[in-house]
Amino acid sequence: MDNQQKDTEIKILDAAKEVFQQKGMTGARMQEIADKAGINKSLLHYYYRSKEKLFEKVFNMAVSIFIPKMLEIMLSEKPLFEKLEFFINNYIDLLTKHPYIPGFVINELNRNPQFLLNIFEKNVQIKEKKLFERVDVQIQEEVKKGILNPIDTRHLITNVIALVVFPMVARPIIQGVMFENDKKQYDSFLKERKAFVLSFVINSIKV
Amino acid sequence: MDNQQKDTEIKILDAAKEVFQQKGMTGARMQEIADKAGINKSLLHYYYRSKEKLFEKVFNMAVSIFIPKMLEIMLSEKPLFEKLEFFINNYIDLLTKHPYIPGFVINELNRNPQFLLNIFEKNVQIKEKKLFERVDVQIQEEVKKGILNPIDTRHLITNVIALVVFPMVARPIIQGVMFENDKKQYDSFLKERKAFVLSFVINSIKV
DNA sequence: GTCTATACACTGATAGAC
DNA sequence: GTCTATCAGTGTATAGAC
Repeated sequence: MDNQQKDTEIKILDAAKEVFQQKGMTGARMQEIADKAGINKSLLHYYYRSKEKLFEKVFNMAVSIFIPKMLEIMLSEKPLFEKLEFFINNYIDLLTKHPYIPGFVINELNRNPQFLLNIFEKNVQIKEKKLFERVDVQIQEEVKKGILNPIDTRHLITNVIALVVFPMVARPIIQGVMFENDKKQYDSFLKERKAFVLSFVINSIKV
Repeated sequence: MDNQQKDTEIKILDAAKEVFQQKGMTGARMQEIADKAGINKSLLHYYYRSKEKLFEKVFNMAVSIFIPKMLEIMLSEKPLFEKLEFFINNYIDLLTKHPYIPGFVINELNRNPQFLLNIFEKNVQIKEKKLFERVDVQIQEEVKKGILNPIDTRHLITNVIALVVFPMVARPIIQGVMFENDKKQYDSFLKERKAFVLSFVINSIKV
């Protein structure tokens, strides 16, 4: 693979990422991706045989941005409160850097619920089959030690992810209704959330 | 407008709702909507001049399902904790009855951020211009009275909505990863959340 | 109000020259 | 590896008969 080829491939993926994330699989047009990449439509089919294959590649790249960090945090040996702080800080940063991805993923989730699950299971479950169980054990131990109030692990995990991800997904409406559509204000709102969400969660579960 | 006409219109809207909510504006096909309604493609254009207009109608109907209840709750004179309980219970019920709508709305939000805002402002802001301010005043009063810890109203509202809505939007992945894709288990998980989310929020903000 | 037939544009994809 | 030309299929939308 020479440099020329690599350049073209990168240009294609960059363009495809942009168009797919903004318009979804069905809304995206191969012509627009080609234009944005500065190449011909046919070349897209030369590198990726079909729109579907190109989309899968982009979708995989998007999802895999978020998985390694999650694994690292969940599998670490820190106490729960530190894990929470790490997770919340890192994911709000990550989401700020890639704001389109959650909407992109949820969009696709509607169209094809099984697709993401396959990716997820390939990347996560195989590497660490008992990911959920490990977190559950840790939490229930900390409950026994009297650090935490009794709590259902599934609800807790759901809550933390919801608090972190939802404000990105629903940004247009929250920003519009509560911040008079002021982008800067909403950006600092998101920054504040690092501390706010952490204390919100900890307040709720600590003894 | 005779009964025949009304029947057809309802059949069209039902079919359109189903297809648009599942496939989004760009993924939906007029042919599929016509088939599902048991009519001809041309008749769709007779009732609604274009796909875009039909979509707007369906989208408006979807959003307006959630607005009256929200207004009723937020404008009532109950103390905050009761408002929270009402909101959480009613919205989890409403979302269970209309599970596709949040994903549908968020999907469209990505495609056209301004569209939902216009609907929202027409329905909400005009009826009650200072909706947010009223809730804010109530919360800050209860803080002064010593019922609540000091808290930012915007973060609190965002959190409550996130905790209620996100598990519906991300259902396929949460159900897949944490519930082995068991639909029934996830349904009871959602029911549990009424009590869980309420105490999670109140624990976090009460003095 | 409902149908058939059809216009017209555009889409993803391929063939073939260089 | 990259382009031009082109295809077959499908999309929305309209015209016109009944």
